[in-house]
Amino acid sequence: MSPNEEIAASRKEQILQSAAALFASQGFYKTTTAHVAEAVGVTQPYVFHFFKSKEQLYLAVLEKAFDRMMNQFFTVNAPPDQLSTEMGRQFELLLQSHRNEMLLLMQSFTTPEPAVRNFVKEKYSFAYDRLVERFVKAGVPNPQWQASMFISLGLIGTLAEVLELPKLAPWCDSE
Amino acid sequence: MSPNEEIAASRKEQILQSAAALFASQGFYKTTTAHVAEAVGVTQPYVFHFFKSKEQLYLAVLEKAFDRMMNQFFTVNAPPDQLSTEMGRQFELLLQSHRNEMLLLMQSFTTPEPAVRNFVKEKYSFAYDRLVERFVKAGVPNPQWQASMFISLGLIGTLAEVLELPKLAPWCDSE
DNA sequence: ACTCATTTATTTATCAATAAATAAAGTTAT
DNA sequence: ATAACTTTATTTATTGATAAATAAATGAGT
Repeated sequence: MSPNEEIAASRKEQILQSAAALFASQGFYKTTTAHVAEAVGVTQPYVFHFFKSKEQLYLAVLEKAFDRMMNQFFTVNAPPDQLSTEMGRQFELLLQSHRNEMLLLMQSFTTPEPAVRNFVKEKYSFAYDRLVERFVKAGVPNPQWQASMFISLGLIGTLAEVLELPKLAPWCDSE
Repeated sequence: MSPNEEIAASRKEQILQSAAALFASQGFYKTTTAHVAEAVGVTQPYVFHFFKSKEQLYLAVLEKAFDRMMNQFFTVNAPPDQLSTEMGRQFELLLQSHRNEMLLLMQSFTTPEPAVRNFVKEKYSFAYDRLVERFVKAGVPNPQWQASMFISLGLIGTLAEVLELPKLAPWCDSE
Protein backbone atom coordinates (compact mmCIF):
# COMPACT_ATOMS: atom_id res chain seq x y z
CA MET A 1 0.00 0.00 0.00
CA SER A 2 1.55 3.27 -1.15
CA PRO A 3 1.58 6.35 1.10
CA ASN A 4 -1.07 7.95 -1.04
CA GLU A 5 -3.30 4.97 -0.60
CA GLU A 6 -2.66 5.02 3.10
CA ILE A 7 -3.75 8.61 3.24
CA ALA A 8 -6.81 7.82 1.23
CA ALA A 9 -7.65 4.87 3.44
CA SER A 10 -7.31 6.99 6.53
CA ARG A 11 -9.46 9.68 4.93
CA LYS A 12 -12.15 7.11 4.35
CA GLU A 13 -11.89 6.04 7.97
CA GLN A 14 -12.02 9.65 9.11
CA ILE A 15 -15.10 10.23 7.02
CA LEU A 16 -16.81 7.16 8.47
CA GLN A 17 -15.99 8.29 11.97
CA SER A 18 -17.12 11.88 11.57
CA ALA A 19 -20.21 10.71 9.77
CA ALA A 20 -21.05 8.37 12.65
CA ALA A 21 -20.85 11.24 15.12
CA LEU A 22 -22.92 13.57 12.97
CA PHE A 23 -25.53 11.02 11.94
CA ALA A 24 -25.92 9.96 15.57
CA SER A 25 -26.54 13.46 16.86
CA GLN A 26 -28.19 15.12 13.86
CA GLY A 27 -29.81 12.22 12.07
CA PHE A 28 -29.63 11.33 8.39
CA TYR A 29 -31.39 14.35 6.91
CA LYS A 30 -29.99 17.15 9.00
CA THR A 31 -26.46 15.90 8.48
CA THR A 32 -25.17 17.23 5.17
CA THR A 33 -22.26 15.89 3.20
CA ALA A 34 -20.74 19.35 3.66
CA HIS A 35 -20.88 18.93 7.45
CA VAL A 36 -19.12 15.60 7.22
CA ALA A 37 -16.48 17.05 4.91
CA GLU A 38 -15.92 20.02 7.19
CA ALA A 39 -15.52 17.80 10.24
CA VAL A 40 -12.81 15.85 8.47
CA GLY A 41 -11.23 18.89 6.84
CA VAL A 42 -11.85 18.11 3.19
CA THR A 43 -14.19 19.55 0.60
CA GLN A 44 -17.76 18.38 0.17
CA PRO A 45 -17.45 16.79 -3.29
CA TYR A 46 -14.50 14.74 -2.10
CA VAL A 47 -16.80 12.68 0.10
CA PHE A 48 -18.29 11.34 -3.14
CA HIS A 49 -14.91 10.02 -4.12
CA PHE A 50 -15.28 7.39 -1.39
CA PHE A 51 -19.04 6.89 -1.27
CA LYS A 52 -21.19 7.11 -4.30
CA SER A 53 -24.04 8.71 -2.38
CA LYS A 54 -24.91 10.06 1.04
CA GLU A 55 -27.09 7.01 1.54
CA GLN A 56 -24.20 4.66 0.83
CA LEU A 57 -22.12 6.52 3.36
CA TYR A 58 -24.87 6.13 5.94
CA LEU A 59 -25.18 2.42 5.22
CA ALA A 60 -21.42 1.98 5.50
CA VAL A 61 -21.44 3.61 8.93
CA LEU A 62 -24.34 1.42 10.04
CA GLU A 63 -22.68 -1.74 8.82
CA LYS A 64 -19.49 -0.97 10.67
CA ALA A 65 -21.44 -0.30 13.85
CA PHE A 66 -23.47 -3.48 13.52
CA ASP A 67 -20.40 -5.61 12.94
CA ARG A 68 -18.70 -4.12 15.95
CA MET A 69 -21.69 -4.83 18.15
CA MET A 70 -22.15 -8.39 16.97
CA ASN A 71 -18.46 -9.07 17.49
CA GLN A 72 -18.59 -7.75 21.03
CA PHE A 73 -21.61 -9.89 21.87
CA PHE A 74 -20.36 -13.12 20.40
CA THR A 75 -16.91 -13.09 21.85
CA VAL A 76 -18.55 -13.23 25.30
CA ASN A 77 -18.46 -16.56 27.07
CA ALA A 78 -20.38 -16.69 30.32
CA PRO A 79 -22.34 -19.36 32.21
CA PRO A 80 -25.99 -19.59 31.06
CA ASP A 81 -27.43 -17.88 34.12
CA GLN A 82 -25.17 -14.84 33.61
CA LEU A 83 -25.26 -14.71 29.84
CA SER A 84 -27.84 -11.94 29.46
CA THR A 85 -26.27 -9.85 32.22
CA GLU A 86 -22.79 -10.23 30.79
CA MET A 87 -23.89 -9.27 27.28
CA GLY A 88 -25.62 -6.25 28.78
CA ARG A 89 -22.33 -5.29 30.37
CA GLN A 90 -20.61 -5.66 27.01
CA PHE A 91 -23.14 -3.34 25.44
CA GLU A 92 -22.49 -0.75 28.11
CA LEU A 93 -18.78 -0.97 27.37
CA LEU A 94 -19.51 -0.35 23.71
CA LEU A 95 -21.71 2.56 24.69
CA GLN A 96 -18.66 4.11 26.31
CA SER A 97 -16.06 3.27 23.68
CA HIS A 98 -18.22 3.81 20.59
CA ARG A 99 -21.12 5.87 21.81
CA ASN A 100 -21.96 7.42 18.44
CA GLU A 101 -22.12 4.16 16.59
CA MET A 102 -24.33 2.54 19.20
CA LEU A 103 -26.74 5.45 19.51
CA LEU A 104 -26.96 5.56 15.73
CA LEU A 105 -27.72 1.85 15.54
CA MET A 106 -30.61 2.11 17.96
CA GLN A 107 -32.12 5.12 16.18
CA SER A 108 -31.61 3.91 12.63
CA PHE A 109 -34.98 2.16 12.45
CA THR A 110 -36.67 5.56 12.16
CA THR A 111 -34.87 6.61 8.98
CA PRO A 112 -37.52 6.24 6.29
CA GLU A 113 -35.31 5.75 3.23
CA PRO A 114 -36.40 2.44 1.73
CA ALA A 115 -32.85 1.15 1.29
CA VAL A 116 -32.07 2.00 4.89
CA ARG A 117 -35.27 0.33 6.11
CA ASN A 118 -34.40 -2.88 4.31
CA PHE A 119 -30.87 -2.85 5.58
CA VAL A 120 -31.86 -2.19 9.18
CA LYS A 121 -34.63 -4.76 9.03
CA GLU A 122 -32.21 -7.39 7.83
CA LYS A 123 -29.66 -6.55 10.50
CA TYR A 124 -32.13 -6.46 13.38
CA SER A 125 -33.65 -9.72 12.21
CA PHE A 126 -30.24 -11.31 12.04
CA ALA A 127 -29.19 -9.96 15.43
CA TYR A 128 -32.41 -11.18 17.02
CA ASP A 129 -32.05 -14.65 15.52
CA ARG A 130 -28.50 -14.99 16.75
CA LEU A 131 -29.49 -13.79 20.20
CA VAL A 132 -32.27 -16.37 20.42
CA GLU A 133 -29.90 -19.05 19.17
CA ARG A 134 -27.42 -18.07 21.82
CA PHE A 135 -29.98 -18.23 24.61
CA VAL A 136 -31.32 -21.54 23.32
CA LYS A 137 -27.86 -23.09 23.26
CA ALA A 138 -27.29 -21.86 26.81
CA GLY A 139 -30.53 -23.50 27.89
CA VAL A 140 -32.02 -20.25 29.13
CA PRO A 141 -35.82 -20.38 29.53
CA ASN A 142 -37.96 -18.16 27.25
CA PRO A 143 -35.16 -17.44 24.80
CA GLN A 144 -37.34 -15.30 22.49
CA TRP A 145 -38.54 -13.18 25.35
CA GLN A 146 -34.97 -12.78 26.58
CA ALA A 147 -33.83 -11.62 23.15
CA SER A 148 -36.67 -9.11 22.85
CA MET A 149 -35.99 -7.76 26.30
CA PHE A 150 -32.31 -7.42 25.54
CA ILE A 151 -33.03 -5.29 22.49
CA SER A 152 -35.66 -3.24 24.30
CA LEU A 153 -33.16 -2.40 27.03
CA GLY A 154 -30.85 -1.07 24.35
CA LEU A 155 -33.71 1.00 23.01
CA ILE A 156 -34.69 2.64 26.28
CA GLY A 157 -31.05 3.22 27.15
CA THR A 158 -30.70 5.09 23.88
CA LEU A 159 -33.90 7.02 24.51
CA ALA A 160 -32.53 8.07 27.88
CA GLU A 161 -29.23 9.15 26.35
CA VAL A 162 -30.75 11.03 23.42
CA LEU A 163 -33.24 12.93 25.58
CA GLU A 164 -30.74 13.36 28.41
CA LEU A 165 -33.19 11.83 30.87
CA PRO A 166 -31.09 9.33 32.84
CA LYS A 167 -33.99 8.53 35.13
CA LEU A 168 -35.58 6.60 32.24
CA ALA A 169 -32.75 4.05 32.34
CA PRO A 170 -30.83 4.56 35.60
CA TRP A 171 -28.92 1.30 35.26
CA CYS A 172 -26.92 2.60 32.32
CA ASP A 173 -26.28 6.05 33.70
CA SER A 174 -22.91 6.96 32.18
CA GLU A 175 -22.26 10.54 33.30
CA MET B 1 -74.73 24.32 -2.48
CA SER B 2 -74.73 22.14 0.62
CA PRO B 3 -71.44 21.78 2.39
CA ASN B 4 -69.59 18.60 1.55
CA GLU B 5 -69.13 16.49 4.63
CA GLU B 6 -65.44 16.13 4.07
CA ILE B 7 -65.02 19.86 3.84
CA ALA B 8 -67.40 20.35 6.75
CA ALA B 9 -64.85 18.68 9.01
CA SER B 10 -62.42 21.37 10.01
CA ARG B 11 -59.55 21.73 7.61
CA LYS B 12 -57.21 22.10 10.53
CA GLU B 13 -58.28 18.71 11.86
CA GLN B 14 -57.85 17.12 8.46
CA ILE B 15 -54.39 18.57 8.19
CA LEU B 16 -53.47 17.26 11.62
CA GLN B 17 -54.71 13.81 10.72
CA SER B 18 -52.98 13.57 7.36
CA ALA B 19 -49.83 14.99 8.89
CA ALA B 20 -49.89 12.33 11.61
CA ALA B 21 -50.06 9.57 9.00
CA LEU B 22 -47.32 11.06 6.87
CA PHE B 23 -45.00 11.99 9.72
CA ALA B 24 -45.42 8.50 11.20
CA SER B 25 -44.50 6.71 8.00
CA GLN B 26 -42.11 9.18 6.37
CA GLY B 27 -40.65 11.05 9.31
CA PHE B 28 -40.32 14.80 9.78
CA TYR B 29 -37.87 15.59 7.00
CA LYS B 30 -39.14 13.39 4.21
CA THR B 31 -42.69 14.61 4.76
CA THR B 32 -43.14 17.86 2.87
CA THR B 33 -45.83 20.43 3.48
CA ALA B 34 -46.85 19.75 -0.12
CA HIS B 35 -47.47 16.09 0.71
CA VAL B 36 -49.65 17.02 3.64
CA ALA B 37 -51.59 19.50 1.52
CA GLU B 38 -52.06 16.98 -1.26
CA ALA B 39 -53.33 14.34 1.16
CA VAL B 40 -55.96 16.77 2.43
CA GLY B 41 -56.73 18.19 -0.99
CA VAL B 42 -55.66 21.78 -0.50
CA THR B 43 -52.71 23.78 -1.76
CA GLN B 44 -49.36 23.78 -0.02
CA PRO B 45 -49.28 27.40 1.16
CA TYR B 46 -52.67 26.96 2.78
CA VAL B 47 -51.10 24.71 5.39
CA PHE B 48 -49.27 27.79 6.64
CA HIS B 49 -52.55 29.49 7.26
CA PHE B 50 -53.15 27.11 10.16
CA PHE B 51 -49.60 26.45 11.32
CA LYS B 52 -46.92 29.05 11.18
CA SER B 53 -44.24 26.50 10.30
CA LYS B 54 -43.81 22.84 9.49
CA GLU B 55 -42.26 22.41 12.90
CA GLN B 56 -45.30 23.85 14.63
CA LEU B 57 -47.48 21.46 12.67
CA TYR B 58 -45.32 18.57 13.81
CA LEU B 59 -45.48 19.69 17.43
CA ALA B 60 -49.24 20.08 17.23
CA VAL B 61 -49.58 16.51 15.96
CA LEU B 62 -47.31 15.24 18.73
CA GLU B 63 -49.20 17.08 21.42
CA LYS B 64 -52.51 15.69 20.28
CA ALA B 65 -51.10 12.16 20.23
CA PHE B 66 -49.51 12.53 23.61
CA ASP B 67 -52.67 13.88 25.21
CA ARG B 68 -54.68 11.03 23.77
CA MET B 69 -52.25 8.50 25.20
CA MET B 70 -52.15 10.03 28.67
CA ASN B 71 -55.93 10.16 28.74
CA GLN B 72 -56.22 6.51 27.83
CA PHE B 73 -53.75 5.53 30.53
CA PHE B 74 -55.20 7.56 33.32
CA THR B 75 -58.82 6.68 32.85
CA VAL B 76 -57.83 3.08 33.60
CA ASN B 77 -58.78 1.79 37.02
CA ALA B 78 -57.50 -1.68 37.79
CA PRO B 79 -56.36 -3.50 40.94
CA PRO B 80 -52.65 -2.92 41.70
CA ASP B 81 -51.51 -6.36 40.57
CA GLN B 82 -53.15 -5.89 37.15
CA LEU B 83 -52.36 -2.21 36.65
CA SER B 84 -49.36 -2.63 34.37
CA THR B 85 -51.02 -5.36 32.33
CA GLU B 86 -54.22 -3.35 31.94
CA MET B 87 -52.38 -0.21 30.84
CA GLY B 88 -50.49 -2.35 28.35
CA ARG B 89 -53.82 -3.51 26.99
CA GLN B 90 -54.96 0.09 26.72
CA PHE B 91 -51.86 0.95 24.73
CA GLU B 92 -52.55 -1.92 22.35
CA LEU B 93 -56.07 -0.60 21.84
CA LEU B 94 -54.63 2.81 21.01
CA LEU B 95 -52.22 1.15 18.64
CA GLN B 96 -55.21 -0.18 16.74
CA SER B 97 -57.43 2.91 16.86
CA HIS B 98 -54.72 5.54 16.39
CA ARG B 99 -51.78 3.64 14.99
CA ASN B 100 -50.16 6.62 13.27
CA GLU B 101 -50.19 8.82 16.34
CA MET B 102 -48.72 6.13 18.56
CA LEU B 103 -45.99 5.09 16.15
CA LEU B 104 -45.11 8.73 15.69
CA LEU B 105 -44.95 9.28 19.43
CA MET B 106 -42.49 6.46 19.94
CA GLN B 107 -40.24 7.56 17.08
CA SER B 108 -40.29 11.27 17.81
CA PHE B 109 -37.26 11.13 20.10
CA THR B 110 -35.03 10.74 17.05
CA THR B 111 -36.07 14.00 15.38
CA PRO B 112 -33.07 16.25 15.94
CA GLU B 113 -34.78 19.65 15.73
CA PRO B 114 -33.96 21.37 19.02
CA ALA B 115 -37.51 22.53 19.63
CA VAL B 116 -38.79 19.00 19.01
CA ARG B 117 -36.15 17.53 21.31
CA ASN B 118 -37.16 19.84 24.13
CA PHE B 119 -40.82 19.14 23.63
CA VAL B 120 -40.37 15.38 23.50
CA LYS B 121 -38.04 15.42 26.48
CA GLU B 122 -40.60 17.29 28.53
CA LYS B 123 -43.41 14.98 27.54
CA TYR B 124 -41.50 11.76 28.16
CA SER B 125 -40.31 13.08 31.49
CA PHE B 126 -43.85 13.98 32.46
CA ALA B 127 -45.25 10.64 31.30
CA TYR B 128 -42.58 8.74 33.19
CA ASP B 129 -43.22 10.70 36.39
CA ARG B 130 -46.93 10.09 36.23
CA LEU B 131 -46.39 6.39 35.56
CA VAL B 132 -44.12 6.09 38.58
CA GLU B 133 -46.60 8.02 40.68
CA ARG B 134 -49.35 5.67 39.56
CA PHE B 135 -47.34 2.57 40.43
CA VAL B 136 -46.32 4.02 43.77
CA LYS B 137 -49.91 4.80 44.71
CA ALA B 138 -50.90 1.26 43.74
CA GLY B 139 -48.19 -0.10 46.03
CA VAL B 140 -46.44 -1.93 43.20
CA PRO B 141 -42.83 -2.91 44.01
CA ASN B 142 -40.03 -1.26 41.98
CA PRO B 143 -42.24 1.48 40.55
CA GLN B 144 -39.38 3.13 38.62
CA TRP B 145 -38.40 -0.13 37.02
CA GLN B 146 -42.02 -0.82 36.13
CA ALA B 147 -42.36 2.58 34.48
CA SER B 148 -39.16 2.11 32.47
CA MET B 149 -40.21 -1.34 31.36
CA PHE B 150 -43.60 -0.06 30.33
CA ILE B 151 -42.03 2.55 28.06
CA SER B 152 -39.50 0.11 26.69
CA LEU B 153 -42.26 -2.30 25.70
CA GLY B 154 -43.83 0.54 23.73
CA LEU B 155 -40.49 1.15 22.05
CA ILE B 156 -39.84 -2.41 20.93
CA GLY B 157 -43.46 -2.77 19.84
CA THR B 158 -42.94 0.25 17.62
CA LEU B 159 -39.64 -1.11 16.33
CA ALA B 160 -41.39 -4.35 15.41
CA GLU B 161 -44.16 -2.46 13.61
CA VAL B 162 -41.88 -0.08 11.76
CA LEU B 163 -39.55 -2.81 10.55
CA GLU B 164 -42.41 -5.25 9.97
CA LEU B 165 -40.68 -7.85 12.14
CA PRO B 166 -43.46 -9.15 14.42
CA LYS B 167 -41.14 -11.73 15.93
CA LEU B 168 -39.40 -8.91 17.80
CA ALA B 169 -42.57 -8.24 19.83
CA PRO B 170 -44.93 -11.19 19.31
CA TRP B 171 -47.22 -10.15 22.16
CA CYS B 172 -48.45 -7.12 20.24
CA ASP B 173 -48.75 -8.80 16.87
CA SER B 174 -51.63 -6.91 15.24
CA GLU B 175 -52.01 -8.51 11.79
C1' DA C 1 -85.50 40.66 -1.77
C1' DC C 2 -81.42 43.20 -2.92
C1' DT C 3 -77.24 45.43 -2.79
C1' DC C 4 -72.98 46.54 -0.51
C1' DA C 5 -69.38 45.62 2.70
C1' DT C 6 -66.69 42.72 5.38
C1' DT C 7 -64.79 38.64 6.77
C1' DT C 8 -63.37 33.85 5.81
C1' DA C 9 -61.47 30.45 2.79
C1' DT C 10 -58.35 29.23 -0.64
C1' DT C 11 -55.31 29.76 -4.73
C1' DT C 12 -51.54 31.40 -7.97
C1' DA C 13 -47.14 32.94 -8.39
C1' DT C 14 -42.79 33.38 -6.62
C1' DC C 15 -38.66 33.84 -3.59
C1' DA C 16 -34.60 32.47 -1.29
C1' DA C 17 -32.03 28.97 0.50
C1' DT C 18 -30.13 24.60 0.80
C1' DA C 19 -27.98 20.46 -0.61
C1' DA C 20 -26.72 16.44 -3.37
C1' DA C 21 -24.22 15.30 -7.16
C1' DT C 22 -21.02 15.88 -11.49
C1' DA C 23 -17.16 17.37 -14.18
C1' DA C 24 -13.09 19.16 -14.87
C1' DA C 25 -8.99 21.07 -13.38
C1' DG C 26 -5.08 21.47 -10.14
C1' DT C 27 -1.69 19.48 -6.80
C1' DT C 28 1.55 16.30 -4.86
C1' DA C 29 4.50 12.40 -4.45
C1' DT C 30 7.21 8.95 -6.64
C1' DA D 1 5.53 11.64 -16.19
C1' DT D 2 2.06 9.47 -14.25
C1' DA D 3 -1.10 8.12 -11.02
C1' DA D 4 -3.27 9.11 -6.77
C1' DC D 5 -5.24 12.72 -4.22
C1' DT D 6 -7.99 16.88 -3.73
C1' DT D 7 -10.17 21.22 -4.99
C1' DT D 8 -12.98 24.77 -7.65
C1' DA D 9 -16.81 25.68 -10.16
C1' DT D 10 -21.25 24.51 -11.44
C1' DT D 11 -25.68 22.18 -12.02
C1' DT D 12 -30.06 20.60 -10.83
C1' DA D 13 -33.70 19.85 -7.84
C1' DT D 14 -36.32 20.49 -3.88
C1' DT D 15 -38.72 22.88 -0.42
C1' DG D 16 -40.19 25.97 3.27
C1' DA D 17 -42.19 30.19 3.35
C1' DT D 18 -44.36 34.88 1.83
C1' DA D 19 -47.35 38.00 -0.71
C1' DA D 20 -50.93 39.09 -3.27
C1' DA D 21 -55.00 37.86 -5.73
C1' DT D 22 -59.45 35.47 -6.19
C1' DA D 23 -63.69 33.37 -4.66
C1' DA D 24 -67.16 32.20 -1.48
C1' DA D 25 -69.93 33.04 2.44
C1' DT D 26 -72.09 36.13 5.91
C1' DG D 27 -74.58 39.92 7.50
C1' DA D 28 -76.42 44.82 7.76
C1' DG D 29 -78.93 48.38 6.01
C1' DT D 30 -82.54 49.62 2.71
